[in-house]
Amino acid sequence: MEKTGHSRRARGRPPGFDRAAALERALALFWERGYEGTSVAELVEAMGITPPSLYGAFGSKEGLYREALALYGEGPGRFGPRALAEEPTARAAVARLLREAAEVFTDRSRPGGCMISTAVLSCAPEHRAVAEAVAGMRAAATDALAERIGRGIAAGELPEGTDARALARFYGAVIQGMSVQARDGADHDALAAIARTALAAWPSPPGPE
Amino acid sequence: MEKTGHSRRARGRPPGFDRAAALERALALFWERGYEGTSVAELVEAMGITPPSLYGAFGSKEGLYREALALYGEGPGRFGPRALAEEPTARAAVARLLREAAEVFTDRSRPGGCMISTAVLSCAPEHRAVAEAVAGMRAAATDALAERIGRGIAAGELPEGTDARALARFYGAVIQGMSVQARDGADHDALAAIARTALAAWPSPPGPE
DNA sequence: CCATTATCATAGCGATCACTATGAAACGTG
DNA sequence: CACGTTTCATAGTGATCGCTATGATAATGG
Repeated sequence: MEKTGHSRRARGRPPGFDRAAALERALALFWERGYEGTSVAELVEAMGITPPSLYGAFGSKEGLYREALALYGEGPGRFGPRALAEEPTARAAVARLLREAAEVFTDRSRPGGCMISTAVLSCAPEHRAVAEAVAGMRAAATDALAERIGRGIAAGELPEGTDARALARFYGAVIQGMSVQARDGADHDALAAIARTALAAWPSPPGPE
Repeated sequence: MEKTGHSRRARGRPPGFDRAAALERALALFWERGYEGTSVAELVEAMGITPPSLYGAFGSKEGLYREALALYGEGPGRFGPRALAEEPTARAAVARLLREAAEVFTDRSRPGGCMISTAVLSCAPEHRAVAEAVAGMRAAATDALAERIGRGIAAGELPEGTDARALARFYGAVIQGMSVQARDGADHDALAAIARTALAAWPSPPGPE
């Protein structure tokens, strides 16, 4: 038996920068300029580190981008899963999803729009893997939305024949369009109005007939 | 008086390539890969010309991209203005706009989605002028849609208080979202279903009350 | 103290970026 | 034919791309 003794400090020279803080800087830059529009030189400048530190900590530009995407999902993008999980009905969940998207997408303390909804929609062939990773996150978001709507249908909140996946694609499209317009400079009220109009397309509840 | 005589042929050596055809090849490549994702080397390869010919005919990569955007507007993107101009009512115009967008965005003979709706949403700072040019085309499209809806309101097709610009932004967002999903591989039926759902949000006509 | 380990800064790798200088080739004109 | 004009192909410009080799520096373990 040996004492595994997690030493209080690691062995060699300790890191000279805050990894989490550096990743947040990278997230902001990627969010603003996109994957292809952000260079490693700009990243290291914004993160306050040197290239060897970046590659030591994140492996590659692509690895850093993927970690930034994950951090987005746990931070600014968290409102989505929360809305789907915490509201009592599918309609309330979608209403909150749209309402909060209008807020997050126009938060002045951050880049405009959504980092996932409208990222890497076209790119050089050598970046296809990155594009597919982001597209996969969009698909996962639509799946989660369809699942929530499906539960609403099962609960009798919506007409029986309602197509959960189709409705999820519609509201996904609205959110993606809101992200486009936020990137084009639309303000909160413009996006909130889009959200309200989209809700008018919500299927009528089954009549008591 | 001198004969201005437009000579049948230009003076020097005649061009060895079809400018219009080369531009179409460039359009397809830009559409598929985006502005930053397309290199001049790939462009000259696809266009079947050499770099000096490209720069002689189009000035720069940016100039070529701007001409490609214009060609898109006169070709695949022509369905938008046509729908707004040719339909008798605002609702019919929007319905056709959405229906044809679903077709064009999933035309298998072309890249997916819209070249304007979802292009250059983020980029390096040195390409800001290009991004603004595309954003300007999105704004112009929304303006045209708002104008058509406004005429519908004036014609009594919609409730008096209807906000034409807000409604235009909503349907613009739907089209942008359809473009995102087309780029992600959505098929025609999926987009057509989004279009149909969006039409359900069309304001009810003013009752005779 | 020395040895080990890990991170740091400097400098620069080959490849590609958008773009162009140079001169030969292909046309109308004299 | 030679001339002026324009386009062509070759080759390469400096700059930047993502990434890394090298060696100094700073910590722990003995």
